[in-house]
Amino acid sequence: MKIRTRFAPSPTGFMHVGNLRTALYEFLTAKHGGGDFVLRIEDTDQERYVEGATDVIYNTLKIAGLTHDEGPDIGGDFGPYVQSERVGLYKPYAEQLVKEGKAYYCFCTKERLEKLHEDGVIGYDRHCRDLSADEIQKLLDSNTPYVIRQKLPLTGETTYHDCVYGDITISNEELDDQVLIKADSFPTYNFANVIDDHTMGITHVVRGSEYLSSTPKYNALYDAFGWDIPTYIHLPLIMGKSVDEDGNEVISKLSKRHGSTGFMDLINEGYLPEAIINYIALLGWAPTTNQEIFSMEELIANFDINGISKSPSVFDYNKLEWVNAEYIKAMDFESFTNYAKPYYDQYGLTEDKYQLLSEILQPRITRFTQIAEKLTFLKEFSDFDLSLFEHKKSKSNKETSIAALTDMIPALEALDWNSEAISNLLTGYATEKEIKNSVVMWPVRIGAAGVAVTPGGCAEVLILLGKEESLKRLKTSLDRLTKE
RNA sequence: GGCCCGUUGGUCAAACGGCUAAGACAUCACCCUUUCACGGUGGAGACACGGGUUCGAUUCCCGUACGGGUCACCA
Repeated sequence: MKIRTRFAPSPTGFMHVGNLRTALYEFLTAKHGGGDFVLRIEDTDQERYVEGATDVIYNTLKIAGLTHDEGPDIGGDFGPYVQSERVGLYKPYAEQLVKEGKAYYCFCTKERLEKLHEDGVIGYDRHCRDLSADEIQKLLDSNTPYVIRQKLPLTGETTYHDCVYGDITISNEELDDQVLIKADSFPTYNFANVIDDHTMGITHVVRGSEYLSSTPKYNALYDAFGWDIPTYIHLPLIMGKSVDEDGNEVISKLSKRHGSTGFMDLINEGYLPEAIINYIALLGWAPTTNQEIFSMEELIANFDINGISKSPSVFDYNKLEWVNAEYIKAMDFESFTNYAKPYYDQYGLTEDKYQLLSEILQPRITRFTQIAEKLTFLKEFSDFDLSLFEHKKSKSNKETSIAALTDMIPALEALDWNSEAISNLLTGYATEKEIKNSVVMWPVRIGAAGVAVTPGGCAEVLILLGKEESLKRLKTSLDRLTKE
């Protein structure tokens, strides 16, 4: 049988990485087996409706590379794929169960249920479970509002199988007579979910482990209708690390207080979609080899339910950062430059410098957004601390710097401005004076950049600044050094 | 609180009764080097605890502790 999985988000306008990972595993489960991945929008809660929220879902899936085979936007044989367009579909199923004696009308008011809870009753007391036909008819005739509840077994126990967690058994006494149809005649989420999954032919239900304890209720519905129970794949949760008021580190379910946990947030911070997907694929799943970098094709080929872990995992920005850097380093010149171009433009850098820029930046950044900070020295040149000229490892101090700058400025001035010429001049000078290269490289780089850390070495810095600006800065620096 | 699930280094994790318990990120040291990166080499660092079962337990069973989830006319 062809595998069919589904991603069924509520349109909240925000795609959490936890949801995205669920979608990814659903996608991979289907694709690994050559199956279909279905998108269904669960928007039965009108109160929570957010404008444009479904577009966020489409965009996220598109950027993430999780292309669905059926969905509201592209159609399919099992539509409609938006729950609000299916509302009329659910109640007949519930009525059918009532007729068969597997469900019943419940006329209890919310007030009565609240009172029950106040009195310490857990769940529903099944007050309406055994009303007589007369009583029911009377209440119906008087238009008393009602919900439809399913009759669940009072004794015994239920066992089901999950591909990740194994066999799970629970006592039937734990099961409440669940509401199927609400007083407003809308289906409850659980009910709609089962009806939709079945009528859409979903074979593998992949979802977060928070559904582990309600799964027996879902199964009770499949059983009541005589439908096949789908294969269950429950996923461990993703956790975040944060610090509480007392300064203690706490680990809890990933949420906004852990920083950027929305897919789009991460994109805006400069993480590549492929890197995010790659990273979260490895959060809760491990391949059989030590491979860490996976393309989507490789994920599809290697994904295996057996590799899914049971225990929750902590979202680690460090590792995401590393994965992102791996993707950046693997880019060819063209694509790297494409991503970097907006930042180059920001600094007024012309195309003739792209080659050099990309070369020196590519191994140095872990996110594209870092380019700006790496290049600030091009725009800013202030009265930096002259102690920067002192550097033991480069055997440099203010005296050696004055000497080097004094000799090098006029020599540079006479130079044809290219990387090779600059390097030759500086190393040649070092050889001639029998000093280490760094004794001349260090002061020239510092004198021109005005900061200790620069992307690239002395020659690169000078090229990026250009001849005029470089010499201007070097003279200023020498001036300040000698005056001191 | 009841029920369910989980527990290998700081983090992600491999191992599905038999080893000196992989690997990756982070961290530290050294090398490379024209600063910083990149790259290379190496170091430190883990089976929550207590009972069983077994010739032998990280692995199986039972408790304890800790963590998480769930108990709606919400999704």
